[in-house]
Amino acid sequence: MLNYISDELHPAPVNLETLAERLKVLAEPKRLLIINLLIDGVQCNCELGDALQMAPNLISHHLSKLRGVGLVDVERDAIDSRWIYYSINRAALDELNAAFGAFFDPARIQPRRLTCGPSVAQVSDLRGTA
Amino acid sequence: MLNYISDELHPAPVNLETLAERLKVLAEPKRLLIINLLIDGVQCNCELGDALQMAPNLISHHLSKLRGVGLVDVERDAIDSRWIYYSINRAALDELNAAFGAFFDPARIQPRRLTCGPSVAQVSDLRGTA
DNA sequence: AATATAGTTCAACATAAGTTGAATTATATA
DNA sequence: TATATAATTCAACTTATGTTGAACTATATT
Repeated sequence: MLNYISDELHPAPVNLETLAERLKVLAEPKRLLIINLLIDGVQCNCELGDALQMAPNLISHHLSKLRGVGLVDVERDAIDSRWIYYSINRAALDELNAAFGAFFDPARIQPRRLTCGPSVAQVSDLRGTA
Repeated sequence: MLNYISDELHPAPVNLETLAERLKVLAEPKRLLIINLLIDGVQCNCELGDALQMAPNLISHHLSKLRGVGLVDVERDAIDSRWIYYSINRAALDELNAAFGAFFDPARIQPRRLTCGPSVAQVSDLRGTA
């Protein structure tokens, strides 16, 4: 097994397994569509079903995935607890943006390191390096 | 089929299918590890193999996926074209950050819209709305 | 010209995940 | 108490994808 967390030579600013797990949940068109609706204030499950035109169990499945990474919260209706409202967890969204931005930050890009290959061999020859 | 691109009632700031496709490529621990090395200047394929301890065909497979979304460029060695150098496409990385930030922007979060459910019915009753 | 090397492509496999329909749970209403 | 409703859970299916080993391509070296 590879150690994704701490590559001593090239440490990552975030845990790559955790980031991959979260991105995997987000990497689904219908889940992005659900997120878009939740962000837009469409949080009643009945209206989600209307807007998405998807089977209720499928919506439930995708919402479960989103809840699994903490991005979505659930709340039952105060009058009739059969109804459920979903909402975006603001803190989780902030953290997601922070992690994504930290890892994919363009400022992190370093120039090419030449430690092997023919170019290095040639330079070594010129310098007389072993 | 659902129309992910333009939901007239709740338009998304980016194309959700395109975003999902890109996130899908990123949502893989080993590919994140490869990206991390490329960002850190480790671009010679020989050194990638050493650092990742993965089979060369598997590295090639993952790099192919990353190239597919334009995030990684390829360049052959000037002296010995058998060697290949991979690098992060800065413009693609910028665009990725822009798209991600636009869609997952916390400032987009709207308050709950109540257009259905028991709470709405109660309010309608109090107001005498049909 | 023959051999070695860097890297990719191909085919087969195993696993994971989205989709579907039926069954189940929990709450509210008649 | 029995029925209806909102939502979830379950099981089966299909598809997609990471992994592996072998075959292949292209370039460089002897």
